[in-house]
Amino acid sequence: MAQLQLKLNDKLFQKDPQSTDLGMRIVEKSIELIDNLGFEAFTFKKLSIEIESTEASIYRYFENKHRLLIYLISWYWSWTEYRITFDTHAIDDPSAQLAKALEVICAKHSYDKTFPIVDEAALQRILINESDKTYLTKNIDEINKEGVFKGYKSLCKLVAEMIKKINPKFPYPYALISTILEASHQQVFFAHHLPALTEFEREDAFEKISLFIKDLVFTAINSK
Amino acid sequence: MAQLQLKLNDKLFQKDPQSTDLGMRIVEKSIELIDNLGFEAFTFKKLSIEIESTEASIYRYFENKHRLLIYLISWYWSWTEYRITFDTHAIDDPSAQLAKALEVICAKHSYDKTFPIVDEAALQRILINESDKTYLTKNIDEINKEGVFKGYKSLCKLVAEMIKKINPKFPYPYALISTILEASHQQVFFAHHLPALTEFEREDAFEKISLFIKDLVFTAINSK
DNA sequence: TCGTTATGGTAGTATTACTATCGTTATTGA
DNA sequence: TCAATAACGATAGTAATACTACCATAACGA
Repeated sequence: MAQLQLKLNDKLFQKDPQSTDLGMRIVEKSIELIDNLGFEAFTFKKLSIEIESTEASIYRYFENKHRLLIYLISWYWSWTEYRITFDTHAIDDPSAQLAKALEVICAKHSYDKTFPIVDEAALQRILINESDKTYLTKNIDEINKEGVFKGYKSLCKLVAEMIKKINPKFPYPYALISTILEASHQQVFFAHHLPALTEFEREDAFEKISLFIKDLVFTAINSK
Repeated sequence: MAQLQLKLNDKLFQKDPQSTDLGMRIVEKSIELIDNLGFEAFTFKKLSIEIESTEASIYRYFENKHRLLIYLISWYWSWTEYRITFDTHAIDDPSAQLAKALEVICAKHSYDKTFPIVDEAALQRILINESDKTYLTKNIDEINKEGVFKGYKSLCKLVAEMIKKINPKFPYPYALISTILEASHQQVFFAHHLPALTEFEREDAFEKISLFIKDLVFTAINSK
């Protein structure tokens, strides 16, 4: 069976964690730990104990824990883009293509052995709880210049271009897609923790949110 | 001239900062400091120097800096709800009422001496950069039980009920409003820091986002 | 065999987020 | 007027965090 690897931007790490055994343990266990502890309580010290190594060794891969979070979220978005490309390439109708893309974005994931070191279900929980912390930071402009958000931008572009194909006159394809990319996980969070802010319920949140978002996108782009 | 005060939930503080001189200095200067430093670099130590007091004294008002942030953001949402109520009470047509509410939510603010200790422009920047950190925290369920998010929920309800009046058949008024409440500041952030994710530009972001959001909401609720 | 890469081990530092205790001053109400 | 109490300041101390620095060693390929 072919081994797949998502190629990520060099700037996301000091040394590519996909290149060594220790690097892969760092990625694997950091997903588990951040999922369990939350990003704030997660530390390189705790991770070093988990992987039976040292803080110093982890710093050889990631400048700090914030960069590690960016790495994980970037991986998630790249993976999403890969699945959209894969799942839509045989579809000819642009509207059906967009519908499929939105479904991929909103779908609930489970562990998939295609990428053995990544527990996709845990990573999706991290996305829901922590992803906004990647960019809500004082040094955003500095790190953005390094290109660490390329994965997110690229995904946004892919879907926005689908909209342009369906209706070139719609004036805000990028704003609409970035809005719904955020909403797709925010609404899951609200369903779990702030139910007064949403109609969706824990049990069927993912499927219902998918309907809500497809509805929102298609009525918006077909109204102009 | 009448002195106005927004009454906020007791659980937001240890001692009401609006009840003493020191409390008001804490609020006033914390807005300035968080705006300048960002929430991560902001500390009670730095604030205590700014207000010429001590860390211990600040802890008598707020359990920790996260609670202080929640207090400030709650103030913002309560203030928004107050302005919506004020600006829409003379409007009869439900659609015009909703349009006005959305405009209030999306408007850019400047310092308004109605509330002398609050610099609304600075507070809006804090909203844009830091507000999601109020709820993206591991102890969300615990603090939510205390009712610290009542202000946000109340605002969401106010606007969602307007939608119900216009179209009782629309199935997701709360989800739609929580989505656009988030989008209204997220898109400003993107315009400033991640322009690849949006069509809006720094200069006219607020007005254009207002149009985008009104458009999105009205086409959505009129489509069912 | 030599040099490089990968890792481990240890130590140390400034800062943070508190907690605790005590003393002083101002206010209040009996 | 006296006594209690609230409000605040001052100081000290602690465990944890987010690093940085430096040296040792094992493996491996040319």
